[in-house]
Amino acid sequence: MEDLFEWDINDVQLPQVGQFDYFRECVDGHAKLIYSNECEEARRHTSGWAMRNTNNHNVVILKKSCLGVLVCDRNCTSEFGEKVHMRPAICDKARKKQQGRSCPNPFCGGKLISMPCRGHCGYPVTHFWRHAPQGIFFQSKGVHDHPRPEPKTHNTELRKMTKKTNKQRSPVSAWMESKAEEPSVPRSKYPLPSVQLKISPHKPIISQVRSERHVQIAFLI
DNA sequence: CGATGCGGGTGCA
DNA sequence: TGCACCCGCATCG
Repeated sequence: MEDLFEWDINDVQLPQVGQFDYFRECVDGHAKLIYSNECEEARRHTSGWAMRNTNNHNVVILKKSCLGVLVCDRNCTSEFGEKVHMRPAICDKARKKQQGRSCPNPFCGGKLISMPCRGHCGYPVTHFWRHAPQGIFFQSKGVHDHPRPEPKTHNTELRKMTKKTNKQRSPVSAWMESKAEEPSVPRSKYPLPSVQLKISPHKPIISQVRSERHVQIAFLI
């Protein structure tokens, strides 16, 4: 881990680095990291948070801001003890369509609402990426004040994951592993009315659920 | 369709 | 000037 905080993403000259950071998908808080130019995740500006490109009129520095997370307006809890924390679509149009849709938990009946990120002085947390000959410089500003969205589970990502580590591995096991890396979400911070769901684990719930994640749960059952 | 990047343009401090 | 953000365009999977 580089502790060279003597640089800022806006500096004219960036430092030479002896050692690169391991890629961190879910950076939170004020951080500065330097990745290798070979790091694919860094090249793609991957993030566990839903970050959208924002125009900072700067060709050199790519800036992104956090879109928050989609939660259930009834703050329901699945039988797995999980709160809804869906990943907002990056595309504006798609994101607007997501809001107001029904909660992915069967029998909940709630609606998805957006919990915006206000972690940086009341504004969304921002990420900055800058590609230099020395490496890929990353800087984040702010502390997310909302749960982390669920990881990207869409086909391309899953395919990537399954291909990368284990050709034999199924999408379901890939999902389980990605799930294992997911830290618990602070729940007490969001005092919304609680709704307990009663779901029968032995019922064929595939047809009852919407999100891909829960479809995968259904497969597990 | 949606993820990502780019960049023109606006409003505000 | 810096920052947040809206909008359309283009590329790619």
